[in-house]
Amino acid sequence: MKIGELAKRLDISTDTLRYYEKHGLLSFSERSESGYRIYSPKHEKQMQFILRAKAVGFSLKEIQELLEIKLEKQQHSCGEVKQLTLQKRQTVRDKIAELKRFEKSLSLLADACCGGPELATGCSILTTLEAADDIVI
Amino acid sequence: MKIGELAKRLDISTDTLRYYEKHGLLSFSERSESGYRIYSPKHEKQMQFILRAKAVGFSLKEIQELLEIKLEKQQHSCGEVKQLTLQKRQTVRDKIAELKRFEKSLSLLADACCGGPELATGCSILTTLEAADDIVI
DNA sequence: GTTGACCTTGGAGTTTACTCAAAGGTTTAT
DNA sequence: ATAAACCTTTGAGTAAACTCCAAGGTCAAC
Ligand SMILES: [Zn+2]
Ligand SMILES: [Zn+2]
Ligand SMILES: [Zn+2]
Ligand SMILES: [Zn+2]
Repeated sequence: MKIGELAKRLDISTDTLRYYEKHGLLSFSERSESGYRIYSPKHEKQMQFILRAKAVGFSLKEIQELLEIKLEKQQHSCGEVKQLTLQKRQTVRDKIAELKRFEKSLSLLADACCGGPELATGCSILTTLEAADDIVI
Repeated sequence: MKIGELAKRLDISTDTLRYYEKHGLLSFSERSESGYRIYSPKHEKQMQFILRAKAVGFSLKEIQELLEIKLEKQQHSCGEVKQLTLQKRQTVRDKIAELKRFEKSLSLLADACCGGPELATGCSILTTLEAADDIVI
């Protein structure tokens, strides 16, 4: 399987596949006589692992750690894997909390504004951002 | 007021102040004979607007739009301001939704893993990422 | 045998919001 | 008068994950 076919099967770009290889996520493939990358089903499996890990929120750097553990399972414990997962969940939760604060502030701002065709001179959103220490945050 | 004092009052760096000026967020200040930036209370007010807008989640680019409206309030309507706010809230909500999907997937993965000192050969997190089409997402 | 689709590499560009460094000029305090 | 603390500019670097481009080599079809 050449790179174009694998990319199509995974619904990603060939650039992405080369990028992952360059950054140590996808192990090197064989090359044809003319230098083309030739992929095996193992490569496709590995890519599916990567894409699933991405789908649950892991960054490429974190996926690298998971792959290292996966490749030498004998040297690592369940506890390590779970810790990576829990750490990730915590950063996700922190981001959610921050975004929820944003959402709340934006809702307060929007609710206080009539949103009509009046001139923005008296817009409560602008005046709040100019001066309020109470509503915001 | 020179840049160092304003930075200290706002609890940001002088680099940030110069960066905002360069990117059109903070209007140009007067200069002393020797070329130092001299800021007035108006500049401090404008920075407070910017920092409040940042605190509710607006990006610098979005803050630029808000500032444009603010500077020519006569040419703009409440509706425009509210629309910017509602648009921003929607992107925030979309991000929250994505992160919540991540959180849920990560919780499912973590809950299924014993997290003990056993070898990672049978770790359910790894096997799920290798093959599952059911739990994940 | 030549078009067109595919592959290669290296390197640059994108986005966001800074942050740091170098090399130098100015002000203030002692 | 000199050291410390400030200020200036330009330009480069950071993170994250690609994406695009140029210049060229290869392969399959008609
Ligand atoms: Zn209104
Ligand atoms: Zn309004
Ligand atoms: Zn276990
Ligand atoms: Zn486990």
